[in-house]
Amino acid sequence: MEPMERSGMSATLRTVKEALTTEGCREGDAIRIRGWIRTRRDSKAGLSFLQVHDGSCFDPIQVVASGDLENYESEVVRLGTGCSVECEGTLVASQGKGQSVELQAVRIIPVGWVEDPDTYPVPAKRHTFEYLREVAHLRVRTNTFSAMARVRHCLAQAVHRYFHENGFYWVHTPIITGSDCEGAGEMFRVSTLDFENLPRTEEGIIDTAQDFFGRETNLTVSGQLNVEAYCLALSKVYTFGPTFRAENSNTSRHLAEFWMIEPEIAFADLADDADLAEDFLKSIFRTLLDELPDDMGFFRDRIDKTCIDRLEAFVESSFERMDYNEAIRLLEEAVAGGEKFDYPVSWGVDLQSEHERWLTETHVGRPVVVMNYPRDIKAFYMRQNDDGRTVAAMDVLAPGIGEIIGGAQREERLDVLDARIAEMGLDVSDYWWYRDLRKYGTVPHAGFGLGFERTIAYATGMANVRDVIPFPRTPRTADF
RNA sequence: UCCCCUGUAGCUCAAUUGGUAGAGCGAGCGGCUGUUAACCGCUAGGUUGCUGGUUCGAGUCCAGCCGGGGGAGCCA
Repeated sequence: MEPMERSGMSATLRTVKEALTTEGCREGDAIRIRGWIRTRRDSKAGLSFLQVHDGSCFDPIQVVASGDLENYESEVVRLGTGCSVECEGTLVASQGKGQSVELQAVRIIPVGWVEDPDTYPVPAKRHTFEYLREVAHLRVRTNTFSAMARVRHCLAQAVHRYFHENGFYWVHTPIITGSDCEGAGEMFRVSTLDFENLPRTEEGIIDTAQDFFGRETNLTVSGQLNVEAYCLALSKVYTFGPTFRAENSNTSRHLAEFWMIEPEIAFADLADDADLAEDFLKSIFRTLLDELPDDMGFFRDRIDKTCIDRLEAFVESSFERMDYNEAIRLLEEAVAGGEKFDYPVSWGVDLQSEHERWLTETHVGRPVVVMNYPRDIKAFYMRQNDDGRTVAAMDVLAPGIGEIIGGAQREERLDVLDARIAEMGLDVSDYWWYRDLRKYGTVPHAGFGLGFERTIAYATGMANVRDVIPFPRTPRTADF
């Protein structure tokens, strides 16, 4: 990185992280750092302390500004929370408590002022997450949101690294999709038609043939169907990208725009799928614990004191496997034994959140993979089991969150798939290319979906997925 | 979409049966201090979400609308 022309500083540029770690710097080094001021504390006896952060690590660096600095009275004492600065000096052992080293500055150059500190939206005080969502462009300057950004990055890198090291290819499935192949969930229309003057057919309906793609198009609700095509040539693949649902869901676990991870493996059955899910989740959480102890320590201290213990237990545990039949039997026994649920339990119903939590938290005490669900409550593409009433679907349930992964072995037999499409009232012609995959060299294959924001929320203890994505999109909210 | 809660200073919240709108934090200024959730003093800061209604009088009661939160459903 080139030194900024205006600074005229010549000392080696370091990140705050490098300055604070022995791998990066040693005491006595002449260095230069750049960043934003979190707080300034003055000693009128003749020096000031600036806490400067640059995003490279959780801790800020303390910059000691002596009154001897030529711009001390004119500029340094006017620097406050939010100002950007470039500082040059010597790395020294700290005389105070709270940090081992600090930067004894010989030059401090203000780069960007906060013109009116009274209006700065994120002064150094406590804020509610609800308020900070209204200033999402500045909330990343807080401890919580800068830590969140690093955790998010770390987990994203861990996802890619896990798959890459295990022979998976990252497949960029389309964001814009034809409407009729995806089925699940309300979708966002993609169109360049003039809303003020919509073209209509002779029958009076909107003429989508005149739209940009010559047909109705939407934003994707899942890359699964597309990634299956690549799976049946590359063997091990995954998607990791934005996903869109136009559902009017107003909860702490839903976003209109979120990121989803969907691996797909060929020559694999449901048991292979469950094994992959277990290995994958443990791997990315292990990486997070290893690589970001400071940020995770913050989440433990200020957000959720159990988050690290929970992840440690998660990565050390072995997942229980259990058939849906068995899960229902256990739940019915629990009810007979006096356990109270809001929703009744019987074979054929989908498990409610309270049922999932009981299984994984109370009964097993570890993550649980529930497998082979009734066919009537699952999607058309899931593989029919020989019993004629279940499909090879699975959910991974984890203590503290419930369902974290949903997956299935896919129906690879064309005749069975066609029968299912017909049974569910879907138009078989919409699935022509998906059916081709079964006509030409079909193989058993399986995959699962993982919501990235829910994963981050689980890892950090953050209660709302709106606070683990930089600029959340929810019903009636698309600011920034 | 349904149920519940909620909207007062930049932020977090008070304000008795309807009777002159307050505090803490933050900000500015001053004091003090190798400080670090600093501390002490002073100052500024309000059409109580919007519209209408009841009343001598509404932050308070009523209706509608808008925004926020929690839960449910849907799901990831």
